[in-house]
Amino acid sequence: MFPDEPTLQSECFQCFKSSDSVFHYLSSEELSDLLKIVTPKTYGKGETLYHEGGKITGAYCVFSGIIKIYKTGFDGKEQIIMFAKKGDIIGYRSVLANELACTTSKILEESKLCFIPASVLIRLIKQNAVFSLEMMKLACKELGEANQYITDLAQKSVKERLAEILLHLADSFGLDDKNTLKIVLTREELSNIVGTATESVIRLLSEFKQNGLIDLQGRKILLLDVQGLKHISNAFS
Amino acid sequence: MFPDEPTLQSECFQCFKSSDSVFHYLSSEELSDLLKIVTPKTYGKGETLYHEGGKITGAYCVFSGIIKIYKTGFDGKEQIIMFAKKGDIIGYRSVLANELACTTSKILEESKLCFIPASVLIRLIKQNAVFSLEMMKLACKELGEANQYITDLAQKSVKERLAEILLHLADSFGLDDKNTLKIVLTREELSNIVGTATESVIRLLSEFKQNGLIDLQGRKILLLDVQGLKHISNAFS
DNA sequence: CGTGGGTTTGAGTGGGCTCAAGCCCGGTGG
DNA sequence: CCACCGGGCTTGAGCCCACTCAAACCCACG
Repeated sequence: MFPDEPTLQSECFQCFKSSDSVFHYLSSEELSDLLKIVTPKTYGKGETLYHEGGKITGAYCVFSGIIKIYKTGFDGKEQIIMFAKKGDIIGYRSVLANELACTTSKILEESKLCFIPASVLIRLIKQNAVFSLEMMKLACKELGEANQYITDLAQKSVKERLAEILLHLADSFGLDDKNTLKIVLTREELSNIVGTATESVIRLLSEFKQNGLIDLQGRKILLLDVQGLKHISNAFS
Repeated sequence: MFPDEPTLQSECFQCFKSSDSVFHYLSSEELSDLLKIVTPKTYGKGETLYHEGGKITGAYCVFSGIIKIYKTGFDGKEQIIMFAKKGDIIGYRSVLANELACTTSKILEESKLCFIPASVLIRLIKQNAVFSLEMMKLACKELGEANQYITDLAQKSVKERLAEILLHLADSFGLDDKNTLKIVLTREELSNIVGTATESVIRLLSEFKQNGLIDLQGRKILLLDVQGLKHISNAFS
């Protein structure tokens, strides 16, 4: 009758139990309660989960795919705040701060997500101190990263920041066997992370290529000289 | 024998009970336990509470004064992340993320602070769900502000940011009866918030003065035209 | 008075932005 | 099958905001 239901359930279980999810700190009882509530749903590229300034009714747990989280500036330009991937939980900030969404989140690569209603998330935090501390750790780590990026934006040149972002993307999403960044972005998206104009990204990428630091194949970026990039990212011009 | 001890205790009580402190969410039992542990201490201008990269053994609750929280960039330039004042709690980020301090905190105006050991803070979070949620709210709000500032740094001009910062400082620290900013900063400190060179701040401040937006009396800044500043801060150069 | 930290002002430079044109490439319709 | 179209990418030219460097000033303090 429901041949795929068991599969879905086990998929969720996999997701929550995975060691890179905060939810693996839940008790097995809490976990099975949670499994009764949530259903994974697949979202296609370009779909929007929630809009900046909108009310937010819960958080999303990412089982697969990539989601782009960004703010829209005064002139309409996107500023990408982060990308979410497997194991991440998004939207929790607005739920816990009890504020409107401060970002928009859009699917970059087809994603499988579980929606977790705000009330459920808050109940879990209230009743499970370990889980609560882990959620707090998550928020605090994100805050530390944000502070770092504020400093970088204020003090580093565009070139330094671009090199840094490439390394950061390699860290988060990994490289394939040919050292190609697994996340694929348009030049404009790159510029919206770095906080610069699209043309500047293009010029700097080809400069990096000239200098043998990277190679470019369409949107694919190969990191050839990680040390060199590191050197550029920390330092002078 | 100890004529000032009761005073200190009641001072702490005042501090924790104050509605702008997270600690007023504690039960009276928890509160009295906490009062037994902590002692307020006065720090003079220029003293450092903790250093970026150092181990952090607890958080500080601010009873009075102003503390400057900053990161040090690659070339030694400060980037001011925030100022803490009465009711704020600082250092909790590193405690809860279980990381080394990501900022340095230095006293800007003589301050009275209570040190709260990490273990105590974590115990309170574990045992009091309401307090825990409030701490989480704090972190999440800070995160939202950080995201906003990332966007501003990436997209706004120095002039827009300076106007914004002046308004923000007025919001946080208030104005006296003559519309003078209650927080007093050097030009260099202002530049280390805005993320620019000291000379740029100086030039823009005198431009603002020319245009009747502000007045300057040494380090004192009078806000004459808040609407005008708002207009500048959101928009085009 | 001299010394030093902070402030101010000027001059010059360049990083990075804007504007504009052309290219590439995949998709769509005649 | 080709022509056309549109979105993204690339490159060039020019300009301006904001940085750097340097000199002078102010003033509190010893």
